[in-house]
Amino acid sequence: MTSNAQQNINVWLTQINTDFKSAVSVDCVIFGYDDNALKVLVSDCDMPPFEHQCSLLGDLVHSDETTEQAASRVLLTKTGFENVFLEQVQVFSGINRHPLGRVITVAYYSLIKITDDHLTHIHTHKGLKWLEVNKISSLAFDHYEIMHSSLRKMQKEIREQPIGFHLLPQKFSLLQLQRLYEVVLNIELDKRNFRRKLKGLGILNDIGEIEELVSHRPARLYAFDQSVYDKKKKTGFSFDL
Amino acid sequence: MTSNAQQNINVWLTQINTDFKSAVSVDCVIFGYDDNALKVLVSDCDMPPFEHQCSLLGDLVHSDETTEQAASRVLLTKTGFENVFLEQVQVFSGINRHPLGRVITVAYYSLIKITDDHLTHIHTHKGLKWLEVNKISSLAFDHYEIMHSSLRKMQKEIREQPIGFHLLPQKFSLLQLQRLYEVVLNIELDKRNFRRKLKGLGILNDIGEIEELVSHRPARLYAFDQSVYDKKKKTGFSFDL
DNA sequence: CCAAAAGTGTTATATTTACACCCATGC
DNA sequence: GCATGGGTGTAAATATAACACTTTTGG
Repeated sequence: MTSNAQQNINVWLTQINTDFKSAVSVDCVIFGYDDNALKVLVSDCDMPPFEHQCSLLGDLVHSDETTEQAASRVLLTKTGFENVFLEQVQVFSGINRHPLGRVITVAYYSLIKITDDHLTHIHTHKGLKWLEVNKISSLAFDHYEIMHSSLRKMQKEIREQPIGFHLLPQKFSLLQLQRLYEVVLNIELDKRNFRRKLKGLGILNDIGEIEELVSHRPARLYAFDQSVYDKKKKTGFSFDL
Repeated sequence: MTSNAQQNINVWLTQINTDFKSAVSVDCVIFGYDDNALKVLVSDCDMPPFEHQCSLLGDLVHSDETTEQAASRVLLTKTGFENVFLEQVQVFSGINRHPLGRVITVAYYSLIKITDDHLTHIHTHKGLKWLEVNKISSLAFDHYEIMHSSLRKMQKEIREQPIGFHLLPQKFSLLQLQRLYEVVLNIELDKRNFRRKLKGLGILNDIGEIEELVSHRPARLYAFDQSVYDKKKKTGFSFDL
């Protein structure tokens, strides 16, 4: 090694360990679908000057974990969910985005089956609540911007990959699926065209069951078949709604 | 404010300022197109154990700049380029990705007109060089992975947005444009269909000039019209190759 | 028998693909 | 005159969009 190279390394070492450090956090935009509406899980914020607003769920990244692991940890510890769909959105690094000092944050979004599990009741007493996405007008910090960017990214990806199923129960009717896309994308879809298209993709299993407790003709129930999708994808097939 | 809230804030303050800090860097995947090949600008690496490899251009993020500003600064100071197309890719946060300590990095990719300016000669003596993307088999640190993820993202975005023009001179022939897409996407395109489609989009201006110094019938030259594209985009038009 | 959603086909239109020859220029 | 890329149109296949009625169930 040249002494010049050694010098460079010393500069780096100094910088890495002192001058140029920053706090790094993750913020999770947790989407859920319920009651024909797209919702985001938020918590009451107790940090001035945002005491009366809600914030996304997040935490600082620890030294022994990746940002993805940090996001998974936030999800697990604050909501009890494990192995949920999680996707990196982007970094937000505005210099004054956090009132307590410089915090660079990495945004993730995840898709949750609200109705599953216990989420709804268990966590309301921790200051957590589901807000309808299109009724949110502001959030603490730059979290509105983060939420909005995440929404945009999710809207794009839900058309290109079969991830919408994460928002539905395992068994669902075709109308439920259609309504999901209509609500998330804020569009209207033609019933017959939608059904033809989805059935044509060949990634739904008719599980031979029907709706129960409905006061009209019960619909057939389907389930998304991940393994068939994985196989098809390898052969150049692409989901595209 | 409750004392509980105050306590939380104190914990945060401590964590932000001490325990949970990390060095944050940016790494730039600078794509250029020349000689019918897609290239990436890299520099010789002098840091063990990567002394004989090349690395992407990057630097630590300063306390008074966003990651985007840091990426722009890297581009300007190391290559002399200003106002180039720059797009965030994603964060790479593997715990041991850097030999000198924990460094979380934000990857950006940019698209450069190689032939423009002086880049080719001016910067070769700084240890910079253009490598053909598909001849690269390894890079220092996790830079190969970063380059590869950036390439994938760029390949996707070049089909969805009119950004390929950043890789070409201001004036170009339709064949040049076609070859660009063929090389970048690693596909073959039909000449007539390609021309019909591109002309049909209405975002190219025939500038009334023709190629010079070619030993065959000279091609018409076109220029991308950003302002027409911006107008069309507002009315729901979408570029899609 | 009424309300509510389930389920089903056809036609028109737009988009995509495949494909082959003559033209203009420099040497 | 020949080599090189420039430039052009049509037909078939595929994908998308628009649209209305009958069926089944619970109450």
